[in-house]
Order: sequence, then structure tokens, then C-alpha cells
Amino acid sequence: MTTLKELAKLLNISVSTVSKALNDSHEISEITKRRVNELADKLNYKPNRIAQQLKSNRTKTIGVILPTVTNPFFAEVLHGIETSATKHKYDIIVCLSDESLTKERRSIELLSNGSVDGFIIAVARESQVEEQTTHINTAISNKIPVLMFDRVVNEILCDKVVVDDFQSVHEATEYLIKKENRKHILLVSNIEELSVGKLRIKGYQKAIEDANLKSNILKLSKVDDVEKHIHNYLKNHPETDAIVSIDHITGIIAINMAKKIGKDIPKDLSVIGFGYEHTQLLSSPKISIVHQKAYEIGEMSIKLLIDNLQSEHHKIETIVVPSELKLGESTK
Amino acid sequence: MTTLKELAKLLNISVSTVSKALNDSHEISEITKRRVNELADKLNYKPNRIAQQLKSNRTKTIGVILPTVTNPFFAEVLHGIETSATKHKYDIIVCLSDESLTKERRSIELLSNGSVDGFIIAVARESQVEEQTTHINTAISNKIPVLMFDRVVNEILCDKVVVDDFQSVHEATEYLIKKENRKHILLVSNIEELSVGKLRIKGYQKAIEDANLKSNILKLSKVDDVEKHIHNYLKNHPETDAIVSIDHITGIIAINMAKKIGKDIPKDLSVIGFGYEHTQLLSSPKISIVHQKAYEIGEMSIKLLIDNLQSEHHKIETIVVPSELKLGESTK
DNA sequence: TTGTATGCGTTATCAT
DNA sequence: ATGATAACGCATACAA
Repeated sequence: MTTLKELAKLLNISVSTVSKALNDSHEISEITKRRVNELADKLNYKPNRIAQQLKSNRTKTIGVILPTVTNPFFAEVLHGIETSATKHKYDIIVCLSDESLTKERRSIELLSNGSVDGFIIAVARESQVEEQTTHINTAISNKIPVLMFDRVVNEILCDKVVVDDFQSVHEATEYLIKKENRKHILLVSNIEELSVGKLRIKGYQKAIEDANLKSNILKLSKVDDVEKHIHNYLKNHPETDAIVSIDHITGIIAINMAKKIGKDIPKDLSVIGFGYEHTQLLSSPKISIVHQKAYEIGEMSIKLLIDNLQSEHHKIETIVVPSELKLGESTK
Repeated sequence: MTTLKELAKLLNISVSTVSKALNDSHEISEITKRRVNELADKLNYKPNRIAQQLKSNRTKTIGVILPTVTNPFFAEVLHGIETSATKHKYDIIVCLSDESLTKERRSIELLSNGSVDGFIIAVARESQVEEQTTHINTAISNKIPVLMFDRVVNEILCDKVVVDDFQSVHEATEYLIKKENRKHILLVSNIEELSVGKLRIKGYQKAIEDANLKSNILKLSKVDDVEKHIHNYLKNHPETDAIVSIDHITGIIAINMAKKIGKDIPKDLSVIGFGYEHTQLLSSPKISIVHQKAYEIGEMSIKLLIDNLQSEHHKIETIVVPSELKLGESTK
């Protein structure tokens, strides 16, 4: 890689003159500027980023810590983060916690040595369930700003970007009750132990209670055979006339199982799930979804964190990104 | 952040002594080592990574450039990359090209200033279609090693990790012909312009020709209404008794459309698609898939690239990661 | 207008 | 066993 020193030697001028010329300083004559720039172009000179970082004590890099990236929600958030970061001339270092507290903690510690200017985190399932989050506070007290999204720890004071979990499921459930006159609405969930899962369930329960209906919740742990459980439930509860899935997969399975049993969707049974971009393509009839604005969540996260990094007096805030009920063909 | 200088001042010794003590140099007495380490622990000292990078002229960071991360294949490859990189004590900077040549080129240029020690790239659709890949060669000639995976440019000499695209589809097609005695096999594709798509189609054609059958290919461009096209094809070609999908989405749609028409799967019609982890959950009956070892591809990519970075005389090679035909319930 | 000197934090070489 | 000094590449305060 070409350095300032090399350019200076070739041009028989000093390093600082070269530096100033390249930065278009008013101190330097137009003629030297041209000489310098021409040679720099010719040798494809690029200022060494590491040296700039050391000098400025800022990396213009953000550490992004995600539980997983195979879940399309986090993948799409990452998309938003990457695009927005690039626009602001920031790089991102990505770490995956695999839902493990240990990996999450290690990643934060490893990057807390000047590698990044700030963190964007969605807390690992394990960290959230066990309420072990001191490592996040450590980063903050080390003056490394943190922004949390989606999976949030209320006790930690930092910027947050969240989805309207309660509101969106409440709305979806109310839609089924009021617009479709459904009476026996099942909620299926495989994420009830997460903060977001709890909020979504509460949204469902509120709508159910307000309508004096009975709450029916089918909790499916990871290892369970989801297909079978849903199938059996529908067999044993033929009165079920609507299903709300609070994740991006069980809704599709529910549609498949209902069809198998002979239910007509949406005549006999409505289904609303969660989803993103291509989720609706994957079922027939096309599933109705609560569409989380994952990309926007990523965008907002970067925007807020960078404001924190660059503004003199940044004010901590929590932004709620509203979801959108996107009706497909699995509702009337 | 605590620095060597601060430790030195507090202990009334020189910076170099502190540095050597922390690096457990034999030159330093046990007693000073202990004094230094104790204070370092107390103040939570961590060597500044940026300074180390400048000094050593190595970042221990790899630039990963992906076309997208919402495609579960690339998401899972990224998972493998991240896990393996962490194991080798490397960080990854992730850039998404969004299938755009311009973005891909810009990302490479931006990171070719000392930010990373090497690149892992899956070429953007646009770069591959337009055969514009000089930016990749530029990186290589700048002495920044490059590894390409999945979407590969044959003309560029560098390490490669690829899937057995030809072989896997050939095998799947042969399975349908020989084991299931299928005679009218349709191939559906929305990626025929990619190198991988072309290879997969060739694998299909070879098997078809060898069996003296007729080749039927349904090419679906991105914007098309995939559901409708598949539906119409099946209506107009009722003799169709098997479908091979060479992506991770049209196979599921095909199953749904076939059921809609009244076909019994797998009695009347077999379906084999491409897929990963949870793809099989999404259809009923569970789809049979060519399972690409995406995680392993990521792992191998890191391993090979790091070998290139660290070994004295690395030998350029191409590794083929074999896929696995994973039968579900959509085949007999 | 140009050049010299200094420092960012670390490590390595060379005294003492 | 410890310390002084230089160097990585860049940017800037200060000197000429």
C-alpha cells in the first residue's frame, strides 16, 4: 500500500505538505496540490484507515450483535443496518450470539478494546431469560454507547428501537373478533419466553378479554413437533375458527394442518401470522401477516446510534416502529 | 480506556517494562509482572486493538461481501463464517451488495485501505451477469487475498468454495427417473442466469437426456407471478409427474399449487426442491430437498482464507462441498 | 507556502 | 531486569 511517506519522497517534499495537499488545505499552492493529487491517483493512494483511526480515536465502525441471522426478521434488520451504516460511512462488525449469553458477553468484551465506536444489540434468548445483562452495562460505563432493538432490557438505560408488539397483536386479534366475528381464537407461539413474545401474548389477551371470549394458547417449545401439536389441537377443538401465530413459521404450518383436516381457509378458519418480505409466498392461500418493518428498525437503529456518537448532547430515547397488518387470503 | 502509559505512570516504571510484563516476557522479574498484572486487572486494561493493528500491519479482520442476507442460504453461510472466524480470533466486516455491481465494487474499494486482511465474496447477480469483475482482480493484485464461494468467476484465480450444483441436481433427477420411474419431469427455476443456476440446469438435462426423456424447463423471472405460472403449467401439462425446483422457494409453491389442482403428493407427483434447516417445515407434505451444506461452506471459506493469510506458501484451490439429498414426504 | 516536530498506543531494538 | 528510543501512517500545531 502506498503511504504519504512514499509520495513525499517521490515528489521531494515533506510528508505534511502531501497530507495537507490531499486534504485540500488552503495553505498549499494549487500547483503542488495538482502534482500531489496526480501522483496519488497514479499510485492509487488511499489513506490507511487504521492510522486514521488511531489518530482520531474513532473507528467509524459499529459492532452489531445478533442472536441469529437465519431468522428472516434479524436478516432483514441487518439489511437495514448495513445499508444505513454504509450511507453514513460507517462499517459494521457482525457477531452472532447464537442465543447464548456466553457468546454475547465474549463478543462485547472482545470488541470493547477500541474496535468499535458503539454497539447495536438484540439480546440473546439466554441473556434475556436468565436476566444476565451486566456485560451490556459494562460497555455503557466504558463510554461505548449501546442501542438495543427488538429484544430489550427495560432496566438498562440506553437508546431502544422496538416493535409495537402489544399493539400489533391486539389489533390483529381485534380484527378477527370485530370484522370477522370469530369466537374461538387460538394463539400459537414458540417464543413466549422472550420479552417480545410476552408482549404479543398480552395484546392477544387484552383483545380476548375485552370481547368476553376465552383465551386459548398453544405454547410450542423448540423441540416439539410443531406440525403434530397443531394438528392435534385442531382435531380436538373443531370449534376453533381463527389462529393467531406470533412468529414467522407456525402460522404457515397452521394453514397446512387446517387444510389437511379439511378446513376451508378463510371460510372455516382465519389465520394471521407474523412475517416479512416473502413469507406470504410460502402458503396457499397466502397468509395474512403482521408485517414488522424490520428494515426500518435497522435503519432507525443506525440513525439513533450515530446521533448518539456524533451529537454533543444526545438525548436517550425509545422509538417504536409500528407494524402493519397485511391481509392476504387467509382472512375473509 | 486505560493505556500502557497510564499504567506505567501509576507504577513508576517505563512503558516498555509494562508492555513486556503484560506479554509475559522472560526479561521481566516475576515481582514486577505481578504488580503490573494486578493493576492492569484492576483497571480493566485491554490493549488497544487499533494500535496493535497499526504496529503489526495486520487487522485480523475479514471483509465478507454477500449479495443478500435475507436468502436463507447466505444467512446460513454467514453463520458458518462468523462462527469459524470467531474461533480463529478474526472479526468480520459484513457488506451487502444487494446484487448490485456498483455496491459490490464500492465495498471492496472502501475496505481496500488496510481495513481488512482478506475478502470472502459471493459475486453479485449483476456482476456475474455483466461479467464485470475487474474490481475483484484489483484487490488480488493489491495483495489482499480473496476467496469466492457459491457464485464464482472461473476466470479469476483464487481460492473457491463451491457446491456440487451439477452433481446434486443430476442425482435428484436420476432419483426421480430410476427410483420413482417418473417420465415427465419439470424443472422450475428463478435463477437460471446465475452460474449456479446454469450448472443445476445442466445436471437436470444430462439426467433427462441419458434417460431419453423430454426436458421441460419453466423459467420464472423475479417479477413474474410464480404461483400463477406454476399453476397454469400444471393445468396445461397434466402428464407432469415430478418437479425439480432449483431454488429454495418455488418447490414449496409447486407443492401448494399441485394440491390445489387436486394432485396427490407424492402419489401423482413428486417434488424435490433446494433448501436448508427449516425449509422442510414449511410445506405439507414435507418437501424433499437438496440440502446445501451452507454452514460448512462458510466454515470452509474461513479456513481456506485464513490458511492463505497465515501460511507461507499457500496453494490456491477449489473445494467442492457435497450436498445431500434429504427425502421428505414429497417423494415416494 | 512549505517543513519540522509531536502524538495516537503498541511493540521491538538497543542501550544501560 | 529495566528503560530509552524508534517505528507503524496519519494529522496537526507550530516554526520558518
